[in-house]
Amino acid sequence: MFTSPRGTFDVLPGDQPAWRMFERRASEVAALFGYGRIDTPQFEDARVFARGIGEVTDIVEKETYTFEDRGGDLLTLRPEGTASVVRAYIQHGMHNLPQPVRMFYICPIFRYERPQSGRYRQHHQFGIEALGDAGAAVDAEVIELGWRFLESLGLTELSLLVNSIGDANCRPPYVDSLQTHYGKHEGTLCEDCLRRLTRNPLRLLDCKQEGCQPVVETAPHMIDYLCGECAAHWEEMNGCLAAAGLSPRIEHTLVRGFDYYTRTVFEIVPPVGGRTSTMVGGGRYDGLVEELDGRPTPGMGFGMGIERALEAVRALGKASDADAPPKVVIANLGAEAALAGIAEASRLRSAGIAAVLAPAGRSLRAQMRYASSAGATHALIIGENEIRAGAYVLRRMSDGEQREVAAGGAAAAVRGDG
RNA sequence: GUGAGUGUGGCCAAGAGGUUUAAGGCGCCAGGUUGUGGCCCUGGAGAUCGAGGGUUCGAAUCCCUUCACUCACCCCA
Repeated sequence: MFTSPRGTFDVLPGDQPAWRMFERRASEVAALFGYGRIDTPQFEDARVFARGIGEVTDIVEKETYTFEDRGGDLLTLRPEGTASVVRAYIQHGMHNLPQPVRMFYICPIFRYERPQSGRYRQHHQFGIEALGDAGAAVDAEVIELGWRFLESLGLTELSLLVNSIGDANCRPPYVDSLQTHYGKHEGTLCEDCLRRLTRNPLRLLDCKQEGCQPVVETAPHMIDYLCGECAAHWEEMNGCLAAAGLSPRIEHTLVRGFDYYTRTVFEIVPPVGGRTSTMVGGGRYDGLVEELDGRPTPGMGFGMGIERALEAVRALGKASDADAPPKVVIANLGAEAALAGIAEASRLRSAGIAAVLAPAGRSLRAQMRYASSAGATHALIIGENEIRAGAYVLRRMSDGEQREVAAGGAAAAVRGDG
């Protein structure tokens, strides 16, 4: 038997309401903040991600779906959202639009990893990007949008973590002192940290090995090393967050997996699971546009894992959802009635009411059972008697109340029930 | 890539070498007096017990291999 590829899943009809709710809310909140939707292709020239995310990151090195197409072009399935949006910004000359350009996206993301809970090979993200404004207010705006959106989903037991990782001026000196600090404790470090020490020093900070924790705790803090401009930006950003009514926790060990981040980085994490189940992650990326051959343009954004957010919503047990919309199941007995049923179904649908024919050839009892389990609000019964009389029986499922309706009269009667 | 656990009808799941022609529940289909649902009752369909090989008179049950899934690490949403 064929099954969905490893790490992927089907969103079945029964799951759709939650997904549609998410999309609708995300679009609404984005619109409230002035963000317009953008859709980009599922794959890009492999170099878009290699240069954007960084050649030596895990994501590019071992987690991308990269393939050569029949024309010999090297393509990569989108492993994150930002690089594609930046590519589109450059390609379409969006620097000629009023800055910043505010955009959001909802799309699948592909990463070749071993799946586990909350981690898939194809997952989906809601993300936003604000391009062309270096001001700290934009940082706070992006963070607030993410927070408000989760709030609107009922997810209030979350933590907002922020940090600054400086820029090309102040990060190198910090990395130096970090390496010096770790160098003193080389004997107690785990294998991974020994590797990170030279390869990806910032990553040392989020090692989870117990033995490394004392070293992490005594490590220098990036925000103490910020250059004048970065420090000012950091201060201003925190002021803006406070003005927005948010109370972030400064997390000195917060770094991110993409090379393109500068200054502000942030995550929104659930109360349990912590940073291994990050729901939202993002930050500022003032060098990315240039990296992709655009003119120097600052940017700020985040990506939100839809599966993780929906899982958290599900865990809340808030079934929600308003009254079911009207739905008429048409029970029909006999060939003539079946044809009349088709005509009635068409009229109902034209009137904007869902109409489904019960399986023909079954007993009325079976057809009514079907109506009930299919979630019908009404059953329209068409049998030989009704055909003769020229009037059908409309039954309200909630209380069994029945009345006669003329051909074509069902829609008005259903509407009348509210 | 590393480590651990689990694979029995669509779903949940008994069984642990021989009354198994593999329980039970959910779901599905049918019927419960002549054309009416949700509860209840009865019946029915549906499984080469993940796959391949081996041990044995005999394997869902033991051994090997393999695949898949789950969880954790790495990393990330």
